[in-house]
Amino acid sequence: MSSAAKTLELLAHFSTTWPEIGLSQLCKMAKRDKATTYRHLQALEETGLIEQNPMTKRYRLGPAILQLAQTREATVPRKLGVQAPLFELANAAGETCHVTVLSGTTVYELASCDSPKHGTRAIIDIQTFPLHATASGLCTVAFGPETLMEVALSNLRQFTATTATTAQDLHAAIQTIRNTGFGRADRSYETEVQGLSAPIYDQTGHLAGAVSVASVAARFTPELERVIQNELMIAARQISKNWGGTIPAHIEALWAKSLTSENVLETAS
Amino acid sequence: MSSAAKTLELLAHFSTTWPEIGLSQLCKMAKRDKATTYRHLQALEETGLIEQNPMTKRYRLGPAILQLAQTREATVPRKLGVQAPLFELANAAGETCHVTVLSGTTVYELASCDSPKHGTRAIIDIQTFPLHATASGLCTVAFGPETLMEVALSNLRQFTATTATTAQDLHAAIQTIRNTGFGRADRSYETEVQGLSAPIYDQTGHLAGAVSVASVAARFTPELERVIQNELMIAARQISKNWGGTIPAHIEALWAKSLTSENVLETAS
DNA sequence: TATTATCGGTTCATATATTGAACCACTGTT
DNA sequence: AACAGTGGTTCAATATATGAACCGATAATA
Repeated sequence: MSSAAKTLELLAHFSTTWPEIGLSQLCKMAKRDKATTYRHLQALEETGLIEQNPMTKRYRLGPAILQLAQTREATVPRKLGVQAPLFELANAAGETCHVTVLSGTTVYELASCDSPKHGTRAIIDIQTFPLHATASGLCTVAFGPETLMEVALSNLRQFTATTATTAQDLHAAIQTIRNTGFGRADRSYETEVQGLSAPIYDQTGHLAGAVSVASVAARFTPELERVIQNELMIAARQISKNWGGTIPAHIEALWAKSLTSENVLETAS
Repeated sequence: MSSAAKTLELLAHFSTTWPEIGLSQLCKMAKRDKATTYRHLQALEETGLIEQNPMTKRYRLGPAILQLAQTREATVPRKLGVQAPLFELANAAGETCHVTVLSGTTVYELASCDSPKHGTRAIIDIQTFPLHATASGLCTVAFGPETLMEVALSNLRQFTATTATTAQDLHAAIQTIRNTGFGRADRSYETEVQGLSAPIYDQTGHLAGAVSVASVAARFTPELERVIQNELMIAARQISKNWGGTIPAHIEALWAKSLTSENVLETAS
């Protein structure tokens, strides 16, 4: 691994729950040497990506980040056009919602929105979503570039009892998603969370991300699932439109079929 | 220079005016080898700091930037509490305004605001402000940490006929600022721009940044200068308050004296 | 249609920059 | 006063970065 990559990895340790990190602490987290970590931090500081809190001597993210973010959003306006549909979705579904974007072979969280409906909420405090264990990740693998499957297979870490840990399991899960048009994760990342997800497209015509609902598993019912799927379709269409794309016909067809067959199922049961 | 630092420097080449850069182009800009640059770009891409536009094969800033920015603003809320005073300032002064922050020994732009009053506006399209040539930079050197003077002296690049290019010139400019409490740059960065600036403080009690007005030099008059200085004081006080700090008494004293003596001058002339 | 000039990406011998155990100075605690 | 934490520094050992030359593809030029 290049020293540049090691340096950049340090940035990922800063989060809203861990906003300031001291040198020694960061060494433990990153499992790296102190001298090395110190030099890496200096490189990051020179560029303004981090800065040292003059009071605590601990390190935190720096002001250069904000400029880069401004440029990024001016270049590829993603957050713009996500807020409104996401808010609608959170209210309609009554659950916590996320939008994720695919960059390379990684699924990043772009935005999230809580619903005030219930006291208990699903809180997902991660920055990159595992491809094989989350609804967003699985949805992205199912409808994104072919190579993602290999990447997903190369890291089948087990999070819960229902996490897909074999190639068979994963292929089965993906196949279901390709048949229904909705990403789905049944407590496979956190034991109390049931995820549902729909793909988002941009002007390239390729999958650009996913919009997801993380339900508290205890209150997940077939009726709620239908409501959520309906709202996910609306949100996915709107966000795709705002990103300059449209939902491909074959996905729309899957959704139409999926909802009909569930109607049948529901009626039958 | 460490390879990590070289890698990070590549990020600075992306801006709203240059949002997407190809490999060869970036090599020219950064004056570096193609193979090296390519590897550096790959390291940045692995971390999500940049991504490759699948259509053009060119590189652009990536989605990880947005998360980091969210964390940064949650950690150190700087943009929050700048917008309103900056907007007020731009309207009152009728000129383009900026807020800059000091991080380490570098002055970064945090936010800017145009006034719709005039058709011609000062447009400063840079991300880091030269310490010796801009009102923000000079103001930061004058009231920031002592070490900044050395850094400023080590890079006295000439931008215009009035740029301070000798230690003497710079010391004189800084001395004036320390006497008046206002940063000042008389066409020393761009020939048509006259800069005025006031320091901002945060909860540490040290200088945290500066707020500046970039006037079109042709319409700069002593009367306008007084108006702007007045508005700068208001903005600097408000932003300092929003950042958890206050303007130190000795700065307030300078401002009081400065405005009085200018009154005299104005009356005399 | 052949030629040339780009582009993004890759190779491999060379040589330079990275690494980490041990160390220092300082601060607050026991 | 001994100890356990910090953040920061040193230097020999060595793992890593480097860049000229190369490749295949695309696009403009003659």
